[in-house]
Amino acid sequence: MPELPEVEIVRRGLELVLAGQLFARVTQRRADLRYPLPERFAERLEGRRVAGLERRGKYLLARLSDRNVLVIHLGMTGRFTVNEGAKEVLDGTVRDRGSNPKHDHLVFVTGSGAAITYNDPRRFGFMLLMPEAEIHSHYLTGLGPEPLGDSFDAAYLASRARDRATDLKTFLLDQRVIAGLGNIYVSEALHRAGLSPNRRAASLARLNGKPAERARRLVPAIRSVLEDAIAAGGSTLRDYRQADGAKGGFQNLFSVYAREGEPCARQGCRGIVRRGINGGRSTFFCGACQR
DNA sequence: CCGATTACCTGCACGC
DNA sequence: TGCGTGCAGGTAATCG
Repeated sequence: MPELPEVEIVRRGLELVLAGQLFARVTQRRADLRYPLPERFAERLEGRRVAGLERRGKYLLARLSDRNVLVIHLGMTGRFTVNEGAKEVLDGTVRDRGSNPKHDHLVFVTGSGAAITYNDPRRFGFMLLMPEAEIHSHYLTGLGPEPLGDSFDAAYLASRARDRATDLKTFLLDQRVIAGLGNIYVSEALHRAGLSPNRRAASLARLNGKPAERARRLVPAIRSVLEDAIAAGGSTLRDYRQADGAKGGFQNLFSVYAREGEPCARQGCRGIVRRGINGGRSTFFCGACQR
């Protein structure tokens, strides 16, 4: 599911019910997601307060009152839903969130009685619990800059791309280069920038001798796509939901993603959206206006 | 180091 | 109806 915009929407939704709250009760229904859940997971959360919810790339970070951090990654199908009535959730009498209850792996009950359920059919998501100091000093250190932050700019992109032989799309999916882009938003950003997913990443570095000319186009394209997607509540293909169960709206605003065969949305372009493969994953692009 | 491929896991859409 | 195939927002291990 979830790329940066979806994770950000989830963060905002969880913040409303979790910030400042106690983990009163944590129920764990299986031992592992993608990785084994932390040892004594529930007992290390219960009684701790959530000091704040942050996002780094596609990671959610819940800072706890005991200076540990709950690190959460939603994988492809991880989903949090919030219910006000904890008892009904634990009883299993609350349903109808549009997800299969057999994949409800964790339930977090807060001090004020809200229940937050983590559901993840494919279990590509994971959760870690580690001291605050460790996440910044080594766990997340390999991640690239936040695309909506100040340190992400054309000069940075161009310098990272300079010696890369891989194609532009695969390059942008690399979380060490930029944190938070995934398959949808790379396709959309490349379309906005008018750049082909198949050109070599290194070609960002210069154009006609001018440094970073293409990178200069790409940066605002990436930023605007992410901002628009956040404003629309993220993109729902199938699994993704906001914390209140609502679908996102950005899938209705896709220019190329999942629109193979449709006319290019760019004003004045007569191209047809095509599907290609980069790094083994589907890419959607217009061969006419993306060069 | 780099780049390409495969694995991980379940659900769903599709063709037969 | 059922069965096989391929594909799906993710990362990470492995192999050249």
